[in-house]
Amino acid sequence: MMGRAPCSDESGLKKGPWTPEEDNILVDFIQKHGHGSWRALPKLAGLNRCGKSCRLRWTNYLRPDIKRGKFSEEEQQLIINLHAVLGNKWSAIAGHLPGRTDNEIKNFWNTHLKKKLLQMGLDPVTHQPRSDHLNLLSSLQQLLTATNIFTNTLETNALRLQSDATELAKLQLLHNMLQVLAPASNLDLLNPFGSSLPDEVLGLDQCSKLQNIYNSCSTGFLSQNQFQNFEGLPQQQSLPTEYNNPMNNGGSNRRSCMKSEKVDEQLCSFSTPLDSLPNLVSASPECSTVKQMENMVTPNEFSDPSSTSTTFEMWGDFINEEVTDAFWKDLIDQDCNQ
DNA sequence: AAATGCTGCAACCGCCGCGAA
DNA sequence: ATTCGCGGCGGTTGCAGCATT
Repeated sequence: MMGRAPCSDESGLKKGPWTPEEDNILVDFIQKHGHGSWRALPKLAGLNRCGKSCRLRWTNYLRPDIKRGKFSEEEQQLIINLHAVLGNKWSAIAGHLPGRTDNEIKNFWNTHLKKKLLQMGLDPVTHQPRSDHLNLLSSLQQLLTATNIFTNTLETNALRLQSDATELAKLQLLHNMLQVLAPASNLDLLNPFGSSLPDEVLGLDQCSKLQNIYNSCSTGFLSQNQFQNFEGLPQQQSLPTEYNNPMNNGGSNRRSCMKSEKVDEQLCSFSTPLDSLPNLVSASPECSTVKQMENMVTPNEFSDPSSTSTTFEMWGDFINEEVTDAFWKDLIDQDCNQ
């Protein structure tokens, strides 16, 4: 087994996309003689390809029983159901969809169905509701969307509301990061806002700072000195671009998506229960963040443009876009290095 | 109009299991 | 019992076409 040269190493054999002429030769040969030994086929048929390439071209594209075109809703649901049971056993899944190849199903899964599940708040691996930080981030996306809805309907308060909700989103992210990073047993569950994290527990200077910042944010008493500590946070190595926009987990870049999932797994490996801190806004998919927003901001606050959303403003004052953007990057980077 | 980024899909790669020698 | 060749599988890559800036 080991050491056998891949067919691509054989000298002079063509690689890459098939031409219509090559397709014709392959189809003609198989229709007349069957494929027999794939390894022997190209020589017999007069193709300058390796047998493996011929086999793949035939099974994935030229076979007469292949069904082409879009996947129907029924097929999509079937794939999702089968994947929940079989996992990435594409050939087994393909066995239940006549005319579809494993390669086609695999591609369709990676490009469409995976995103579809993510949008539904389901983990594409486990098919369970997502409760990890990426789901929280998608909740934040909803939150920001909600912000836009508010601004459309209430022009007089538009800019301030958007700012408030964006900053609430940041606090929510901070809060949930803490939940992921901090072991439950070492937090004061009854009075988490007043607790501090022992260094020996976290072993993460930044996590302690995070806790302090969070405590201060939550009560609106962050001092100017603490704010300056934001800027004093050590810069990690440069942030990979895929982490720059954690909201975009729909896969703006599929290579980076895979990397994010590894990070995701690492974070999930923390045994910290997510209820170790009281939720500001529930992260669970069954409890919509938008709904929470509606509950948090009373109608009166909307109807009176002169009123100030005091809670938001108090901690909103210290959150400066330019400074905290670097902080978020830093934070997520730290996350990735765990 | 050109440059850049993103998406979808065909094809490739490397590994594995099985059966024959 | 071991080796070898083959087919099959899942993961990954390359690239054309489309969208956006």
